[in-house]
Amino acid sequence: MPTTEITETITNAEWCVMRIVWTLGQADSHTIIDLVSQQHDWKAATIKTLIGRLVKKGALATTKNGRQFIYTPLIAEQAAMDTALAGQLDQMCAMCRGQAFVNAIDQTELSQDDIQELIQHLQTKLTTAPATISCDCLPEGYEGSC
Amino acid sequence: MPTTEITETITNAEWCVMRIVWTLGQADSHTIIDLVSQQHDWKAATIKTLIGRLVKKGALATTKNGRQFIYTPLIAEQAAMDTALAGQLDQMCAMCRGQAFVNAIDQTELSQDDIQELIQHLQTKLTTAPATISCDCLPEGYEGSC
DNA sequence: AGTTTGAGTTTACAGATGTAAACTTTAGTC
DNA sequence: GACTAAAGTTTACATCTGTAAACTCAAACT
Repeated sequence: MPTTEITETITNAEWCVMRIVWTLGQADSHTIIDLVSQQHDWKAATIKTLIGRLVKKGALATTKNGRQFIYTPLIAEQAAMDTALAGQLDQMCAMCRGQAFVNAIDQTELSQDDIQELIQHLQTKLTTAPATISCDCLPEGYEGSC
Repeated sequence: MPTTEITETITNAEWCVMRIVWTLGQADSHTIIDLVSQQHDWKAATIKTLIGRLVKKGALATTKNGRQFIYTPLIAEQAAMDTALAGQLDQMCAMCRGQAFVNAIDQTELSQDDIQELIQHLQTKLTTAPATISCDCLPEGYEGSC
């Protein structure tokens, strides 16, 4: 299971490549190019560039196999998702995050199990939750609320 | 209440400026520069650039007031947050989004009211939720799962 | 009225990102 | 062993971002 930390961020275009490799577990470039180009109108050269950047960033490992490489993920998909989501949330007013979750969840298809797990976690979280969260958009010492 | 749609995205640095204006409701550049530079080690010139870009993008409106402008948001904060979050989620495997929510919620401070509203929504959502969500990382016709 | 000063505008520039062609190398093929 | 074709590498280039200096212009002060 990949657990390596990565400092550099994975860009939107790179995510598309990573998702293929994450899903397949491993893949050669031919497979990646084949699958990605069915989802996006990108030339093979473009996808090669993305693969190259992901290797350089330490997101994909290579294993030589004859004349080509097998690529495998060096970072875990869930960890990458969590980091990306957390980064997005950090950007936003702490006070408004709850509503953002409500709206995001409303717009997202979730399985029964996912929903039950979420309810579970929320019920636990409720026992220690503060009554209110303050807006943190202004510098220390200023009071504000969105 | 600002409701304008915006096509261009607001960048990370621009978010910092928007949050000030959203929170204050309106502000002149002096105030924005003052507050933002208490949060980030940016020169006034940098913040001016960000303000200018936000005006050009249609995220901030200007009202002349003597020798300066009053800036007001043209887009709603919650809408911007929802769009940003949705964009991030769209990038991620549909099958894994539930777990991403679980982890994000675990890491986020939420108020009792927020949590209760989330539970409420989730309980409603549960009544129509599918048993499972499929991985959508591969092109049509391929089956995969992360 | 002339000068100062601060608000806003223009220009700058490096690095990241999306997009891709051109080139090099080498494993297979004949 | 020479050739070919595909894999990977280099180079390219426009746009976006982060970061900021320089410049312009008019409001406010003297």
